[in-house]
Amino acid sequence: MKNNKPKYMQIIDAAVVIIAQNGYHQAQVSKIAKQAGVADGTIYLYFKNKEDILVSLFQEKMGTFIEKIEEEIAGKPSAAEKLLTLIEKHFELLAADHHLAIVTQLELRQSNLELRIRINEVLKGYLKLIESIIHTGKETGEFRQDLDVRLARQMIFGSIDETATTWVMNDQKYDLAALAKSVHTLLVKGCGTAHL
Amino acid sequence: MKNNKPKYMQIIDAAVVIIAQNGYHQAQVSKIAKQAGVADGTIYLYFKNKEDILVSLFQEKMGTFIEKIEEEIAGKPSAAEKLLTLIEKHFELLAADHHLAIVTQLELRQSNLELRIRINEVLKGYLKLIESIIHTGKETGEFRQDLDVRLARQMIFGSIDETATTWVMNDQKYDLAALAKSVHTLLVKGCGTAHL
Amino acid sequence: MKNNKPKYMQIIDAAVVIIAQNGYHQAQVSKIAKQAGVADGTIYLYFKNKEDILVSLFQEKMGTFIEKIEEEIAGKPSAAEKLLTLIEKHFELLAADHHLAIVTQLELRQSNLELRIRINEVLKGYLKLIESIIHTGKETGEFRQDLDVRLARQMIFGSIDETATTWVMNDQKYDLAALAKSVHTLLVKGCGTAHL
Amino acid sequence: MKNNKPKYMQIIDAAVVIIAQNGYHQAQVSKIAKQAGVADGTIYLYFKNKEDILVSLFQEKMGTFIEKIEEEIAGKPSAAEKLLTLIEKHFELLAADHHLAIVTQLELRQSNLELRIRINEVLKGYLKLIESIIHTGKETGEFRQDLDVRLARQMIFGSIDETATTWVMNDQKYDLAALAKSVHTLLVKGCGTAHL
DNA sequence: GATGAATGAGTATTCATTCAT
DNA sequence: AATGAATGAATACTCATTCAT
Repeated sequence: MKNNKPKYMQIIDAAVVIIAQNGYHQAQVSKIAKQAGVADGTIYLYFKNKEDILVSLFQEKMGTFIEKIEEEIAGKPSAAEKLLTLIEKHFELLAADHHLAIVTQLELRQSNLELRIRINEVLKGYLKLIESIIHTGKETGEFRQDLDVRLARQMIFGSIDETATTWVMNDQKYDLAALAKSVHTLLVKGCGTAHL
Repeated sequence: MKNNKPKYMQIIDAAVVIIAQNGYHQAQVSKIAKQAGVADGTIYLYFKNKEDILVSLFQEKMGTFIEKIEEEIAGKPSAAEKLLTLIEKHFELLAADHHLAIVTQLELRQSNLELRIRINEVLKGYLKLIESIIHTGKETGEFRQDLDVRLARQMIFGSIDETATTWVMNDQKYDLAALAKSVHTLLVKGCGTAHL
Repeated sequence: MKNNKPKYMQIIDAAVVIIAQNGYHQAQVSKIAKQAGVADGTIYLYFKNKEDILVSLFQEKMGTFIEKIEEEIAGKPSAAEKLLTLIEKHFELLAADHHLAIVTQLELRQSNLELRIRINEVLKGYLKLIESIIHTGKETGEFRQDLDVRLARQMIFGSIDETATTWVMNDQKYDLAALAKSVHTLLVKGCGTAHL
Repeated sequence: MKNNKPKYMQIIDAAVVIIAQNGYHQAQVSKIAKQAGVADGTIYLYFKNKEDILVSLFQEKMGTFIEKIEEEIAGKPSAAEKLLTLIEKHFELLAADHHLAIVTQLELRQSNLELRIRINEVLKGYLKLIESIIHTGKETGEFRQDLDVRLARQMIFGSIDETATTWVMNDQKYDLAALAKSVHTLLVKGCGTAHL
């Protein structure tokens, strides 16, 4: 009967499920508490308020996300391979947790501006990772020397994110991970033919 | 289809101002009515409910948006030039209306899922436009024959959108339109060097 | 069916009844609204918040209270008669409204310090009235020349208030107004015999 | 009757400090426990519930209060001197403990009616003491024979209490004890001149 | 005796929408 | 057409008290 899982993660995992199932605006604290198997008041022993649950959720999940991708990337010799790995892992991790995919791609974006700014703080770690790959590519000569790093980063993140969001909005019907290679090719080569 | 009663656009324009100034969640119907110079109840003579104001807002503004871009594109001979024009116009139109930029890039995304799905319906016209350019490019040989049209469209839209959102979140400090050429080059050539 | 009584006073009167019947801490806004025959939200068209109902209640009732007493006192020639009239009216007005007596003598004193400070602001008008009678008495020679006005005021108000509170705590069992003369004699002559 | 366990008084003294510093409604059990240096649960080994802390606080402090005043009064030959001593001691004891003064004159009065009724039970001992002085005065001929004992008691207690409360609400800025003689004179002689 | 993590009941306030005028 | 007063559903958070250790 005893659940040794620390209540902190228990509540965060419950929040993911409840938000994915009910939507952001129908995810009441009492529902999350019930799903976590604790009393409403217990939530407030671990989180300052409701917003704190959501920011913590994003920090914990995104933190794990970035860590895993960093580990995988470290071993790859070229920027192209690093980028491919990043896209593959990103898609694989989303596909592996359908609830989390809904929460991060759709529901959490309904939060108010203040919360989204705090979420963006967490995202910065991921954007830095993308930028480091771009730098590597410019150093190895794989990428163009005149590449604007910020713009390239926006293209890479925007493309990955749009692809993932479209996939979630289509009810995760198709195999997201299978798209990684094509997205990678697009990002490296662009739409044009090589000789242009 | 467009409602020609003057109060209709009066209310939509008021909504843009109020949402940009107060944020999505602080944009009460009564505030919009006051800004539009009408009584609260009058709103409901022109719109079914609050959501209808927002969807109509997006339809009206995005409709104009697409029309203008379509006109400009029509005259361009190549897919590359069409794409460049689309990016340029997109950035120019956003830069020309600071309020609208805030509303479409930040505030309207906080709306609930149902509303966002209806907004996406409106967006489809724009996405079709992008896809038609991609088709053109494949036909003229400018773009790769094995290009996945949907993925290419997601890359193009995702990159443009991410670039615009980053610009708004940075308080529209720099010249967005000036980035059009670089974004275009990135989308056509990708990050890699030509010979790869 | 139409009730022409302005809702503002309707709500204040409802608050007096509900607080007297249920006690300060059991006087929920929804109960007051129901008693007043309006919707919960209507309360907030007339009052900023719950505290505002209570302060307004005290202002309205105490304002009437002070006005009535001032009118009666104005015609009295001597300080002694003015004081007697003040005590009589004070006791009569409390005895005339059992609900109000409970609310002002018992329930409103449970409010938090901030509210009580605002209530004290209203009370100041009454205390000024008492002080003006004391000044009159010193001028006419009825009262001792070395009388400390503030202390005398504290004795007069303290005695009246303590007498009223004791009466309410004894469930208003006896005739409060009948005590006015004795209280007046006590305040003018003190406990001691005249020759001391 | 007094609980001799050291933690009992430790908790009561902590309650006085916490209530004086934070106000009645911000004096949570957990704050009192922390100030007393015990765990929250330990409170409930010494007190039945929170109300019991407050009633016990009043009993302990008021008990000491009454005892000290009784001792001092016993030696005085006349009712006038007894009354003067009572007022002096009352004011001196309040002035000696600023925290206690705030708690008894302001904060404890915000408690709910039930608690205040229990506090009044404790107060009865003090009121009896005042009545015994009045009886003495009537017997010795110092006080008027037609004095209504209850009314005289209400005047005496009301005046002392109002004077003390006003002093606390003025942040204990002036010397309360210095007012004892004047208050005493007022109570014995009243406001009027001797020959009236 | 002592601890402190866990409990769960209870309520003021906002705002989209209506409808009598 | 236009008004705007009235409606009423819906929800995060606190804190006194308990009880397993």
